[in-house]
Amino acid sequence: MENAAPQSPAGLSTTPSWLLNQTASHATRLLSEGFAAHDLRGYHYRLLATLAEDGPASQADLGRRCGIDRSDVVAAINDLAGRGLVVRAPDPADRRRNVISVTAAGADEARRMGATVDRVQRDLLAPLSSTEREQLTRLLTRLLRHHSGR
Amino acid sequence: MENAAPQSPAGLSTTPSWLLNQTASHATRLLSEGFAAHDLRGYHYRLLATLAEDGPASQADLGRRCGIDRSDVVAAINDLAGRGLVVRAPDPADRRRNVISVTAAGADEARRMGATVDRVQRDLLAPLSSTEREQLTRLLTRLLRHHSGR
DNA sequence: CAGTAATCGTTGGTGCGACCAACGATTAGG
DNA sequence: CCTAATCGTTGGTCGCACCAACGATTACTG
Repeated sequence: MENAAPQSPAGLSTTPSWLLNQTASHATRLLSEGFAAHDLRGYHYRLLATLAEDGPASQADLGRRCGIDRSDVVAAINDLAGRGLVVRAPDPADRRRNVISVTAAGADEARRMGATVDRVQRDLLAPLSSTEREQLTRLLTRLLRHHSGR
Repeated sequence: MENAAPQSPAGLSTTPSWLLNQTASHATRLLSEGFAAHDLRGYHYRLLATLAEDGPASQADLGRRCGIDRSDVVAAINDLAGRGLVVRAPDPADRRRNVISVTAAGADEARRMGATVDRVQRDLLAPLSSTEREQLTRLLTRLLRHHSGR
């Protein structure tokens, strides 16, 4: 009785979560292709960009800000450090922590990847006007705010 | 020179692809939790819902309509058939194909999962007005249309 | 101040979704 | 007719998200 109409229009293809996942899937694919040229992946970019922007941070902080699990941060930072894009140093003020900082090469790479990301955004949002892009960004931001720690 | 402004406002958190992926991630998590109660996953629902809605189809067709790889369709249909939710029968008109049909139990499960999905949509879009929900759906639909086979 | 709780980095593992290559069987098209 | 395309299937790979547990360290609290 009470659930006759909900999905009546035309199932699946109009379900918001479906649309969200599919478009995100396309976005991820485009991003991956872009990142492949740098031989890095999404996690690396998130960390590098956050570091380049907000300055040095501990791994746990990075994880929280990037939405990456602590354990995954370890591996990604290992990769970045192995390439000389970041430096991992023990925090003298708290010996539990490591302080991660970008190197000059890391900042360069962050800038280059940023350009790649910008290009992908343009491809992704190609069919939308700039007003619509802002609308989309606004709506998604509100959803995100609501669904995690404000 | 030309790439000074693009990501200047506040990196990452305003990048559409980031917003898209994060919200989709939340949606996926909510959906997974919902599906867990049915002991099924996303692939199963997509296939079941499509079958229940559009009627019997070949595995390849299902894959195309659901955005699932042929090889993954095999495994998912195995699961569904093993539970008696669908039936896999050779197509007499084309011996390469299998015709997949929902059983009565499958239709029931599809309906129940549909209710779960509807509930998740409400949770997901809770902070948006119905006008905004339509906006979001419209924008995502256009992006999706543009980015795959029209 | 002592003892418990919390945090940090790390290791190792899980699950899901997306994708790719190759195969034999079958069908369609030139 | 024969080559190309399609289908189902097997058996992988990869990226992202997540969880449990550990020793080491720090913070909290009684």
